[in-house]
Amino acid sequence: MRGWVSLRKGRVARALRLSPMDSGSPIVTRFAPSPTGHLHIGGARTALFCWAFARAQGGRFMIRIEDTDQARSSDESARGILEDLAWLGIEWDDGPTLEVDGKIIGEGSREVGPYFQARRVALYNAYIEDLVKRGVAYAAFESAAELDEKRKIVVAAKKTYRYERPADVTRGVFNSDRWERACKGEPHVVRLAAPAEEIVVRDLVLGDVRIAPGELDDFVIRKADGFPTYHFAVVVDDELMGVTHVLRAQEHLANTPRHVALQRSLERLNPRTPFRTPAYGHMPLIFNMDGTKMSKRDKAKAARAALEAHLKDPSRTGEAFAAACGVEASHLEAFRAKENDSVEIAEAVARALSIELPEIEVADFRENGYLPEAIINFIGLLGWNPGLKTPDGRDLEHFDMAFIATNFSVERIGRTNAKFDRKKLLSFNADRIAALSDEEFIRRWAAWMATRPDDAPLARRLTEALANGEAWTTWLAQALKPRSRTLRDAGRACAFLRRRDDDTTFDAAQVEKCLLADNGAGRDLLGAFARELEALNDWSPARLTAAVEAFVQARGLKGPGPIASCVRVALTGSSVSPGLGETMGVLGKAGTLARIETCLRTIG
RNA sequence: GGCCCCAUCGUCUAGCCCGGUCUAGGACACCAGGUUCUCAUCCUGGGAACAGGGGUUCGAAUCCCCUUGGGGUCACCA
Repeated sequence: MRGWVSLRKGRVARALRLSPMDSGSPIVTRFAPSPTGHLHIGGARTALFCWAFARAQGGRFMIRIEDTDQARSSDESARGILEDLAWLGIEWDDGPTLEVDGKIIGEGSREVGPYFQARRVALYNAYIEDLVKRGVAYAAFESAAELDEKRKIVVAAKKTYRYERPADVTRGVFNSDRWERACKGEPHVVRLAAPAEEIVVRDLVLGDVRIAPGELDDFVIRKADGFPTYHFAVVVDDELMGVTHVLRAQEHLANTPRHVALQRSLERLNPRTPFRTPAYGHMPLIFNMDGTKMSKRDKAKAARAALEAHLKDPSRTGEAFAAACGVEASHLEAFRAKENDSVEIAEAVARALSIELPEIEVADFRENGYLPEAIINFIGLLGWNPGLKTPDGRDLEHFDMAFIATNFSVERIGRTNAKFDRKKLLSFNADRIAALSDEEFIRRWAAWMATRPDDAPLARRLTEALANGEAWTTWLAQALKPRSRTLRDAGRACAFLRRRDDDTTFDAAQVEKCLLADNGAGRDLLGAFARELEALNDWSPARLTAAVEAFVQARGLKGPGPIASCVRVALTGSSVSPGLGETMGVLGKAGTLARIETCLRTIG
């Protein structure tokens, strides 16, 4: 008894169960996205864990594109997903090839492709036919609408709807009448004649999950359009592609009995061998902080809320706003009425209102200036934990992909759903930025800016300066790193860099307070300081900071505050900037003096 | 509603499998101090959790049961 209990729940027992299939051959995991949009952050975690498990076990990691939904799948989406994975550093051994920076990912394929399911339809059909001929599947002719109707009635009566097997169908007996009708072109689907037995899913994370006989109904395995359903394609492909371990989100747990039932019903064609059941591991789900599902609809929701608040002002109209953000008025109306959750409209609204939409997909995080290693580290901690301590006794929670690749273990996957805490991600990102070398920081920041039209000029300037070994890039990096939780923040922290030396706009309150008050004491100080600077030739932050201190000393000021704020407003027009030494260093001697000159002239 | 899964600070979690070392540890967030030319960074400190109830046991966060709560799933989507 006790032994059984520990077998069910214990981590040791779970570990023992790791290789139920060919224990000698290397394991194979796969990530199988459907190309209907961008890579979701949750999908990224699934991919990471599958990748890590394969790496830790010395196995192979495969990508398969599940594009059996003709209406929603697209090649652009598939490509985007592969690019996002590559950007994160999750590289696959088998799967579609992708060229990134001259490097080809997925090339060392085992040749179990094609890796796009839409190209495997003939294969699925062969298995469908075999199933039908063996009486394990059958053609069904009810229309979707007809079934929908029935389902509605049953659900309204608070009963569980199950498809009822037609009276003329018996599992194990080939129904040739139905098959002939189907072959003659009558619209139909193919359903599995589900076995009436208990199904036990041995889950690596959750333990055994038992499903009573009769819980499974005769689900569809081939749709009317001739494409297999997800369930069918997954099972056939996992077998044919040699997948040994399936790690996926817990939302699939309830599907697993179907997959097991399918595996028991299918046989490989020639030579005929039974399908195997891979080891399953279902991972906890990721939610928003408020407990709702993380979904691209969140973007529409956020945009809509901001839009409604904006339009509360009676002087503003939806039509005018639509024109302002370049969206057709009728489309915007539909969006407001929640008739659609268009991401495009949400983004247009966000731009017009200059609000930020929640990041949901990997691409969102990338655009907002997150580093892939920060994302990897953070999602690696969602539902998994290495369980190690740092030398000073803290939990080890900062690690990279190499660490995950060697330390990942399925026993340490948690069972509890997690909430996605953006604040903590931000903190991780800040840590990563701070840890970058000065040169690496500039390089990556410039690369990020290069893709953004407004930032591209600065990106070019930085890249050039870096190549020329100009010291100010180092000073800039040092000034910006502690002020940047994201790469986007870096641009905000150095707004003064884009300012022209002859720009005459200065924060009025600041000018009054620092420069003009007390009969222009600050202004006089600033002029005097500028004359000191003119004599200075070593224009490094350290030397400049020393110059400020010397000036304070010489003048007998009680601290650097007064002169610093004068210089700051002259250089940046504002009351906020990085340290003065760094700011002046980055601006250069000519720029610094020119700006002070402009300021003095402007305020008179 | 049926079936299934889950349950430690606000959040991510360590501890649970092999009960005592747990007056439950860390991180993020928050609060309070400190360093500082502004803004940040940084440093120090603080509050903050075993959902509830029954068992088992000398002893339970750890094992069992129930309740409650949360979640997933019930498509010709994946």
